[in-house]
Amino acid sequence: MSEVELAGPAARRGRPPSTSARELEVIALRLFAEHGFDETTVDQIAAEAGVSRRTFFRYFDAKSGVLWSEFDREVANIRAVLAAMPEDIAVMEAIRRAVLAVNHYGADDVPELRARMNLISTSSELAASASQHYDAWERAISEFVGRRSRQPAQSLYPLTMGRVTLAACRAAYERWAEHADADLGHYLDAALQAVAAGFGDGVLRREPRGRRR
Amino acid sequence: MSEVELAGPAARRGRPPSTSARELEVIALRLFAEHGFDETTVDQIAAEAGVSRRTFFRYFDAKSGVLWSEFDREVANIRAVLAAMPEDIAVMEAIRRAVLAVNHYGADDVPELRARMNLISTSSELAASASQHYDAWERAISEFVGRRSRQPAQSLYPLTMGRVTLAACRAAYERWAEHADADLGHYLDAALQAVAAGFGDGVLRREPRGRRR
DNA sequence: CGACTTTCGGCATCGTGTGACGAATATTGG
DNA sequence: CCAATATTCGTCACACGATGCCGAAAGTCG
Repeated sequence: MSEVELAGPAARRGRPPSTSARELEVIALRLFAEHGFDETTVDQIAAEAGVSRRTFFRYFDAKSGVLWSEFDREVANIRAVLAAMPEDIAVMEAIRRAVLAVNHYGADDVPELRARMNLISTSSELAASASQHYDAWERAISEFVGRRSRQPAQSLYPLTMGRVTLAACRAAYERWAEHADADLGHYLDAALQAVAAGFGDGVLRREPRGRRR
Repeated sequence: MSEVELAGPAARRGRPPSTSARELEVIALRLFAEHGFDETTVDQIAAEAGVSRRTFFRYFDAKSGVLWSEFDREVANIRAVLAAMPEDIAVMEAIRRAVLAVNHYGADDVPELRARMNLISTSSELAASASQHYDAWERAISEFVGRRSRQPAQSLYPLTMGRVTLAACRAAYERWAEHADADLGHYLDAALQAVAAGFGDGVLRREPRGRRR
């Protein structure tokens, strides 16, 4: 899961890797941006990295997997933040804080993140692969809610909260990705506040106004 | 979209179809239940129906599409119900009523519906294909909310409400599919009420109690 | 009958994803 | 220096989904 590359040479045995997941990720993202996701074949990505197609599938389980590695790390972070959340904070508020805490990207990461998000809506195969990774996100929330409310995570309300909070965050992500008129955290906060307010009429009036980022 | 089969013979010209979407649907559902989704090939389905694989793909655009035709019809119904909803009913309440109105299945349809739902969670490819059909559901809600709140359907709140209400309904469906201890409408109502209440602590206490159906 | 219309089958093709097996390239120990 | 071992890589083979093309099948209409 972590697989951190330490500074030391470490001198592992065996043939050294001729590429890395990160390199494949960068190459793939560039090719997807240039020619589109469906029009880019795995062979092309592998060729640019100087490896065979078979090697690509040793680094990622699917062509689409190349876009989700960072998302998966983010889910692990949310789990950790939720686990360390004080007990006296209400469930919905705890989720809101955890999501906002995790989504603090540096300015350098923003273009790549936006490129990823924009791609998802372009290809149906990509939108399809998303659900697999979203499941982990939802389960992180469901299990937290289950712990707090002392019921199984598969019960209706924990399950619903997991699904619903992810849905709200996805809406915020999408809205942010297609026009960058405000900070991502701003949209996430607005969407989650709307959920917490039960979509009352006071919330629905208008788009949240964002100071430019 | 509709393609209603009228009672009259109508005597259309050309070669008569040697099968129907419904027949393929029934055969596929049976094979999926017997051997699993991934283990069943399109060739097997086509062979049982006495047609070629090529013909199957003329009736459905994908192997998974065979499971979603009824869902797609349901989306059309929700659209119609929402369009006919009186203006003086609040947005969230209107959505709740529309969802409950559409989900009145006859007792005969229940086993097939449950079989479909259970299949979705078994195959990752199926869960993947779902997002494509869910999009139409979400858009039906988003556009309704957009009309009511006089803003584009792509704005944050209409988008969020579409995603969130679908998420709640999916949780209810899933909960219902895996143990049939209550009416489906009962779960849908409970999940949507929880959303409308903003997941307040009063809602979260316990599972909704269902009279046996 | 012949013209027309619609569905179907077979074929060929492309791309994803997976398994098997040996070759390549490194470290470790004799 | 050489063998043993470990790890990654490449090639081949294969199954399956999905799509385009074209001609054959099987009806109706005039």
